[in-house]
This record gives sequence, C-alpha cells and structure tokens, in this order.
Amino acid sequence: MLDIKLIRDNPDIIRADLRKRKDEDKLQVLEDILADDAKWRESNIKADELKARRNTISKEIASIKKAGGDASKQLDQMKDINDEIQKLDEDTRYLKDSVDSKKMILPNILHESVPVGEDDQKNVELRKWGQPPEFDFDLKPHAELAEDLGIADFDRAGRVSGAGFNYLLGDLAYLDLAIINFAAEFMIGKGYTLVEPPFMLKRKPYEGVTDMGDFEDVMYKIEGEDLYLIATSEHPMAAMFQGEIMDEEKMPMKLVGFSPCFRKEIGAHGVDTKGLFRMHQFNKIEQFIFCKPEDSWKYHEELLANTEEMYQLLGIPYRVVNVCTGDIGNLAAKKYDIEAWFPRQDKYGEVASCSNCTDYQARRLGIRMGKVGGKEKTIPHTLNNTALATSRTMVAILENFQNEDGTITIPEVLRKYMGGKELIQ
RNA sequence: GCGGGGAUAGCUCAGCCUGGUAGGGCGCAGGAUUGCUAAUCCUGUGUUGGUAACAACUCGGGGGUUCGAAUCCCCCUCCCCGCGCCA
Repeated sequence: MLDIKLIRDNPDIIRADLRKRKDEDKLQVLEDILADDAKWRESNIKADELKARRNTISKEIASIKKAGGDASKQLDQMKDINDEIQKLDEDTRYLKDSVDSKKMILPNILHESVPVGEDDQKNVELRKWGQPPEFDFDLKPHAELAEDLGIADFDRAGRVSGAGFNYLLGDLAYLDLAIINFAAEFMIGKGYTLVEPPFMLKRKPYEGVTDMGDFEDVMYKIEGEDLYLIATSEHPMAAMFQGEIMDEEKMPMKLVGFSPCFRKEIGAHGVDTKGLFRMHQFNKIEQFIFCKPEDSWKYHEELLANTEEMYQLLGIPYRVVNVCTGDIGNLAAKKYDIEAWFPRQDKYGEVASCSNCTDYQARRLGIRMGKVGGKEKTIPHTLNNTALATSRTMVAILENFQNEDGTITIPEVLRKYMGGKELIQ
C-alpha cells in the first residue's frame, strides 16, 4: 500500500509508474482515490466542526445540571446536531472505506532499474552461471524417471488427492529432506534465524501480506474457519509483526522459514506437465528480511547472492533475470528471478524469486519501526527470496544429473544429509 | 467444548460499582540546573485533518441505551487460569 500523502502530493509519479507497468486500468482507480479523498476531507472537516459544537453544548449541559438548572434548550439543539452528524459520519465513513480499499489496489512504486516491458519475454538477463550439460542419450522426463526408480507415485496420489499431489517415496523423500536440511543449515550459517511458522493464516493478515486478486481461486480455505493454507512461509513471516512497532535496534531481522506451500493455481505449461514442477503442495525454505529503509537495496542483493551460492554449491546451472514492469507483480519495487537450467524443457525456468517490497507490504500490515519507547516512527522495508523450493530443485537435480542407465547422481553437498549416498538407483 | 478472569498510548497499571469526555509510573524526546553523559526539576508523548493556531478522534471490534459511554446492556474476536479432550 502506498502512503496517502504520496498519492495526494505526487500523483504524477504514480501515473507514470502505472503506464510503465502497462496497468492503465488502475489510472482510473487513482483518479477515484484522489476524488474520494478530497471529498472525504471535506466531509470530515464538516463533521469535525459539528462535533466541536456538540462537545461545547454537552459541557454546558453538564454544568447546568450540576448547578441544578434547566437545560432543555440545549437538549433540543443536541437532537438536530446529532442527526446531522450521523448523516455526515455515514458519508465520511463510506468515502474513507472507498479510499482504503482502492489504495490496496495500487501497486508499489517501481525502482528505476526495473526494465520496461509487457511480459516475461522482456525480462533482462543479468548473468549466467554454469554450463548446461550435454547428453549423448535421450533424456527421460523427470516424472517418468522417478516412477521408473519407484521413488514417486503420482497416480495413487491423484486417486486419493487429485492431480497436483504426489507421494515421494524412499530416496526422493530423502532428497526432499536433504534439500531442506542443506538450505536451512546454509542460511543459519549466514546468520538467519530459522522459523517454522503457522501453516494457516486468517484472512485479514493474508490481505496484508499480499495482493491475491481473486483470493478464492488461489488459496485453499479451511471450511467453516477463517483460515487459509499458506502459499509460502513468506506470508506468515511478514504477518508476524502485524500492527506492531518493531524495535529498530533489532534491525535487520533476518529470517529463514520452512514450510509446505499450498497453491490452487497450477495450470499446465509446456513440456512434462506431469511431475513435480507445478504442484498444489511443495516444501520450501524461504528467506525473509525486515530492515531499515536505507538498507533494503543492500539486502536485496544479499538475498540474491545467497540463493545463487546454493545453486552453485549444488552444481545446477542458472541465470538471473531482472523482472520487467509487466511481470513484476504489485508488491515488489524490484524483483530478480533465479532460473535454473531444465534440460528437458531446453531452457531456464524459475526456481526463486527475490523481491524488495520496500515499505509497501509493511504499510499494508500496519507495521512500524522505532526506538523502544520513542516517538519517531518509520516503516520498515520487507524483502523475500526463495532459498530452495524442494520440488523444482528436485526436478533440476533429476534432469541435470540423470545417467544413461536411469540412475541419478546426488549432488555432493547433499550426500551428507542422505547418509552418504551418492546415487539414486 | 465448559467455567472463571482479562484486553486502556511503546511497556505497565489506575479509572468502570456510582455515566460528564483518559490519568499515574516506566521508557523516549526536548529544556533547566550542576565542574560531567549521574541525580533532580519542567515540558512533551497515540491517530487524522490543518502551513499553523487549533479541532476531531482514540480505552480489543461491532451494535444499543443516553443530551453525553472507558464506565450501563447485547453480540463478536483474541489472551490468561482451571476443567475436559489430546500427538
């Protein structure tokens, strides 16, 4: 959410940004906000004046009654004033609600380094690491490979839970845990605090942490409860300090969350639709930082470097792209995607997404920051990046490290988490 | 799930019975004083509108009664204690 003062004082900044985002529809939302905000202030001022009169008369009544006098004239006046106030308050409230809900629709202000473009085709590649491996045999789709090895059962999962779910069996389940342990240990070593958050959130904090658009189509809801299964541990970590004033002495707060992630929308894209690439449920280790505003760009690079280092240690080729204005989403001021090499698709595919949300997410959540007991308050910045999502990391491992005989070589850094095992066979 | 107790500014507590428009302490900020960054004293402290003066709002949330609600009544949420259930 943007600061209403920025919207009032510098609407041109926002207009220019919306055009860069190709989000022309929201230009009208902005105009509506400006109009309703002006009307709200007018209505609010009128109501305030009447309330001031009401307070004066009320004090008169109190002193007259105390003196044992007759206050019937004042009581009559109060009736009329109260009627008028009630009407004005209704308008004021309506206008305020309108402004508040429309403010949630406007996206964050983009950083100047974000490339302009309408979709992911215009994302700008910043660098590549590693050589895509050459194979002198036909690659198996990762799902087929896993089924042949008896380490995944998609069909039975489909029968009991539906498409988009899976049973990981034996070494693949072990590999999943190994990836989690590797990522957790790596991040803890970097000074991040491991967090296992609630896996469900109430709606209100959920609307604060992200812009879900059509909530019902994206989130799994618990029937009969005000609870939604989380789509990533970013969400409960961001919501953790909802409505609070965070201690600036404790900044930066660096967290690494572990959780399963639940997502309704998985749709089919490209080759090898069956398998682990798009799932309704997967495990993920996620980086999250609360920091002082002046430090957030530094930490944005740190979060990116952490994920890059992990993919380098795993030996999986990847590239980093600067996500363009049309593909960046509402929350981030700037976003890098880390894309791993997927040999079967013969291209790089997203495995991590590194966002600086500046003060946008924190403002939505009502999070402020200051000295304990102090008066000065600012809004902290929030940043997030995937550390490792097990599902896509496993796909990358299965594809990049498969052998002609259908076995899979386990990346060296993961072996100590799998009892020293070197090969899945 | 049942019974009891709670929710008041960053923290902590008073006010509620008996309605008259929120107060103390801590913390924080500024100032005074002292040979000092200690002690003491003074002022300020949340949100919104306003250049400001100032005004309005604010006692977990929503309704109601009343000229007037932190206070009385109803509903809801969350927390604590006990009981029940339970990995």
